[in-house]
Amino acid sequence: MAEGLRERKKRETRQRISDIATGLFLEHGFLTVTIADVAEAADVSVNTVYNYFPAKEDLFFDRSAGVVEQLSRWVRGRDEGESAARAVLRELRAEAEAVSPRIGLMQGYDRFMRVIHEAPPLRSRLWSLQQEIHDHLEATLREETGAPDGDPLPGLIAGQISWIHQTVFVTIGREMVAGRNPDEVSREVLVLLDDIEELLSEKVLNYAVRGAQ
Amino acid sequence: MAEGLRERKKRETRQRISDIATGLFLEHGFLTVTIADVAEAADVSVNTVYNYFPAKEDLFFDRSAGVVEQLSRWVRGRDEGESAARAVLRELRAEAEAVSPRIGLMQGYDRFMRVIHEAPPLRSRLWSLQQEIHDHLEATLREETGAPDGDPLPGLIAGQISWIHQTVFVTIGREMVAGRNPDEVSREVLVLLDDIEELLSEKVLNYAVRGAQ
DNA sequence: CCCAAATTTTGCAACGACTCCAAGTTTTCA
DNA sequence: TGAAAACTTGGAGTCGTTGCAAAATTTGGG
Repeated sequence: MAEGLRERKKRETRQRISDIATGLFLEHGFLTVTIADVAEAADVSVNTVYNYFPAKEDLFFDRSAGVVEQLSRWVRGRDEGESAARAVLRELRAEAEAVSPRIGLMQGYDRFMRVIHEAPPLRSRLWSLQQEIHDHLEATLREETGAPDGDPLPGLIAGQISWIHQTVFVTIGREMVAGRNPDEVSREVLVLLDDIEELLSEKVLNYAVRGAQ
Repeated sequence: MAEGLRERKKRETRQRISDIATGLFLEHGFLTVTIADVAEAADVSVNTVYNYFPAKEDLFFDRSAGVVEQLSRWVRGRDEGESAARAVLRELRAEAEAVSPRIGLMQGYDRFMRVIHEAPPLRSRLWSLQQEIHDHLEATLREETGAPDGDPLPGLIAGQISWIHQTVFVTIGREMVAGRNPDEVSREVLVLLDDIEELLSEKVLNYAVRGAQ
């Protein structure tokens, strides 16, 4: 059962369009490649591309599913006695130590970042993504702490934690574009995380401790 | 002598286009008003509009000159013995207490914010502005502290200070859109600034103290 | 006052993202 | 097998934006 022919074809077509588009973008840049180019290369009509992807940017960011909920997941998964911020720091350190491609520590990520850098619509999309991450995290913190409705703290803490996340990603992007290799950047990010932790107040580092209260 | 006929006309034309555009946007929304509408209302050709404004968003944000350097100015103007962050907090408190239109504490600001809220290109522009503010501030902090090139601290502190600024503006925007009046929001912002200050570490609050070292 | 140079305004054509709609084509399922 | 449902396509159109060459306007000098 599971899926019929129609659904499989849809999935395959969508994937093919996305793959081909990403390839073209990485090779020639986001702005120079037109939707018509993508459609032709994928052997579908322009309208079919729009059928699967609401906007050109979605062709590029198709792979970034689940990234919006990432911070919230980390916070929800914090250990007993661990705060929200410390959980995020721990997870980021783990990703950095593992030289994880999930945070961009991989060969070729510089190409990816360069494409984004020179295309304003893609940068916009990233900002929009960060906004979503922040809002999602704020909602999660509200749930986890049961803070009353007018309480500004969940929003402020979400701001601080999003800032950590954002700073790490911007740094990785910058260093990878600068031509450093993943292992170097990994070590650098670990140092950065220490610097960041030292800059945070105890109030931030001890917010939403699991088991407290 | 100053300016001839030509220069005056240019200034006037530019201003007229900007005013008319802003009026139309406030009344009908950014997306529904076309450049052609603006051109017609201002009695010039579409090309003339593009002659003065590189993009449609520039018609809306024309009034926001000097906003990019604002934080840097505040930091450069900090008192003897005062840190960068404390100077910004002080200036923001002063603006809030004065119920200053410069931070949106005025009748009609809700209309303005609503137009931005429902137009993705305008929100993008705001993010782009924030980025500029951050980068400008980071450069200023580097200059003011004489930090060595590889030092990540100016960037991190700039991130924290930009976050303060951003949080205050987002809050004002949200509350004004919610229909609160400027005086109410003013008081609320003063409370918010206290909350924010309590969340910042001593390291942030004591960075770039004038006169120290 | 008049003319040539510099500058601004304008019209026109074109490109690309995106939308809407109606007419095919394919897949499903009874 | 045959009609309904879902997907694809072509075509026309809107809007932001750019490029170019032809007016129209302003300036400065004679």
